[in-house]
Amino acid sequence: MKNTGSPTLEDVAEAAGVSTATISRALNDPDKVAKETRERIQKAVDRLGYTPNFGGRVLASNRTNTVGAIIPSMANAMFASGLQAFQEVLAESGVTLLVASSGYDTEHEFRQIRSLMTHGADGLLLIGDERPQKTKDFLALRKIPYVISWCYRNTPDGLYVGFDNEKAAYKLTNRVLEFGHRDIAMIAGISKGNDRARNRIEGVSRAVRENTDGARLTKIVEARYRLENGAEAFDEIMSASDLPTAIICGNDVLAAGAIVRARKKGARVPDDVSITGFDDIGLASVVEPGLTTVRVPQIEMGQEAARQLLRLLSNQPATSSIEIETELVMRDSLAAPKALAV
Amino acid sequence: MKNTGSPTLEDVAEAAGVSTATISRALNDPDKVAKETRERIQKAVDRLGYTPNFGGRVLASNRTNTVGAIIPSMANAMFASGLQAFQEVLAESGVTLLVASSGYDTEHEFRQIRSLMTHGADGLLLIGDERPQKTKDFLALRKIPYVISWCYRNTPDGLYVGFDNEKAAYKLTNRVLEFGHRDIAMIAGISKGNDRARNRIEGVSRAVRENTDGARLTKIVEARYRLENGAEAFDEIMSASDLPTAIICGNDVLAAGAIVRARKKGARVPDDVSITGFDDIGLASVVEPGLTTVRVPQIEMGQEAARQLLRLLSNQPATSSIEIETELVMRDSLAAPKALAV
DNA sequence: TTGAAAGCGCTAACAT
DNA sequence: ATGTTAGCGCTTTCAA
Repeated sequence: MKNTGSPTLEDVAEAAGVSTATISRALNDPDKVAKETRERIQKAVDRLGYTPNFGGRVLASNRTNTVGAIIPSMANAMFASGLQAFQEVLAESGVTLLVASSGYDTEHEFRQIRSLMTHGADGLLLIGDERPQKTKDFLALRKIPYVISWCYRNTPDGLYVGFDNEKAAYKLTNRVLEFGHRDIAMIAGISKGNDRARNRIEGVSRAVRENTDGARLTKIVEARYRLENGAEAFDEIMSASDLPTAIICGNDVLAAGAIVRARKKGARVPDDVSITGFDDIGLASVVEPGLTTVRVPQIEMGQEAARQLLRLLSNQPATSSIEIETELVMRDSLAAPKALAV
Repeated sequence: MKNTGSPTLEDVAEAAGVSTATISRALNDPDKVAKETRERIQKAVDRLGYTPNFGGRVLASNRTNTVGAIIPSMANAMFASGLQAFQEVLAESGVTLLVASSGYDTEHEFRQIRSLMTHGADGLLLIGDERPQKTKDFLALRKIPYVISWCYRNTPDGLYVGFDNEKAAYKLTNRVLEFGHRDIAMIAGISKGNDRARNRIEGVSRAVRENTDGARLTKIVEARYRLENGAEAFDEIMSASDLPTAIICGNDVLAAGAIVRARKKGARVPDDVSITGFDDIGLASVVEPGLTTVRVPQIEMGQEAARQLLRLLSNQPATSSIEIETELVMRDSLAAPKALAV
């Protein structure tokens, strides 16, 4: 793992017959260098394939133009497009994005935060706000500028650019109740260390609890983020004696897994059982019946998070948290309950 | 964008009452430091929230333990799980992954390669092998270790860990022909600057060309990577006077878009028209009817790519390209053609 | 417009 | 087991 042989400023300086300072200026502040000198330097740079050494540059200038993002998993459509948007906005300002993944593990997230700092991140994008005190202390101690996304809190500490998972789940559940469902089950994401999953459970629970017409939660099953897990959870719910008429799922992947399994088992959706999702990823519009779900404006969220982080980094006028609104997308997987003809 | 105020080795040294060298050792080679000294150092590190400065470290050790990956887009399920697997294998060896995206633009890819080198990447993961000579020259000039994935070539130059897109598409198309289809259309990805998309087109074309029983390609439409684009391409194909009995799609997203549109238009799949995909992402098993497609073992590919790159970086025994085998997944979207009852 | 030289934080060779 | 010290490649005064 050696970087030996990389040409250095000195190599270029020798090749171009000027001093290293001039090369540095030509690269960072071209106006300060005579045009013909600049051209001579450019030739040398191209010929040698020179790229500045990040280490030297950071050391000397104390500036990295790099931010880090730590997402729970790269293999998750839910973060992909938001992150892409985040990156694009950063790129416009010449800022490079470093991405790491935590595997939904707050301990690992802490290590990744340290690693990104080590790699010179000027600021961070974090997903969700549940993390050990240790991590929060570290962020505070080092005064690291960061934005928290994919969730929203109305608190003075911390800059949030995201949506309120509890509220969105609450709204969705009330809609399910309006359709006449009273026996409701939930397939949730794993809530441990994951405030988004937990808040969605809380939103569903609250809506059911506040209902005055006998609504109840027959069962809550937590499942990992894969189609199969949704399918298995569906089986678990439908093999109990206490059957729901609607299953609210913590995300679209679980919902799609449940729908496919329902189809395979001969259960009609929504006639026998309604199923709803969350996120509105591509899957939701493709599955049959179309998935009624909560649309999360990922691109807008990613862009806004980037803008806020850039603000923080340049010490611009006070920024404050931004709540991104979600929206119910009505498709065909939710309908009024029918008497089961079993 | 200042990193000011970050504690340095010297700060820790002072706090712990030892020299900087001892701190450095305690952090990088703990066995060489007395246990109680180590503990004292650890306390100081925690208290100050010290993280090593990457710049200083790189400069002094000429080692970064970082590799870069440039993928066409983060918002693409096709790369996500392979990249996640790639990252996990690297992490086992203490190597950090930096991810950048090229937006399917070879010019932008070149810039990202330079940027990653600047950020201290010891090696690179590149997707596909179509890029300007300029880029190849740069890689060669700087002797950058890299692995090319998501495609495969049997050539001595370049280390490939991937699958043969042409061959896979050829196999799939022959299967379609075996079902009795003779009038075939294709919805392909954008082939410009994208060898994977182009090779898939070539595989389909070759199979059709080699058929001696009147098979022909009624139309090839190139579409961008979104469900809607697949849907639009489907419309374009089905509004022509020359109708196919099967549509081969360059990827699952396009195929799913086409299937959903077909359903909306009242065309039955596969009775009226067969549709096939490529990649076998989650969508493929969820869409109705289930998508007959080509399974790409992404996780295996990502892991193997990481191992090969680590090999390259540690100058281990000669590595050679690895062909990952793809597999036809038969679901229900492909069947024998029926007479159209229009 | 250009050059000379100090020093950024760290590691590693050498000393103790 | 620990300390001393010379750079690593770059930017940035300060001087010419």
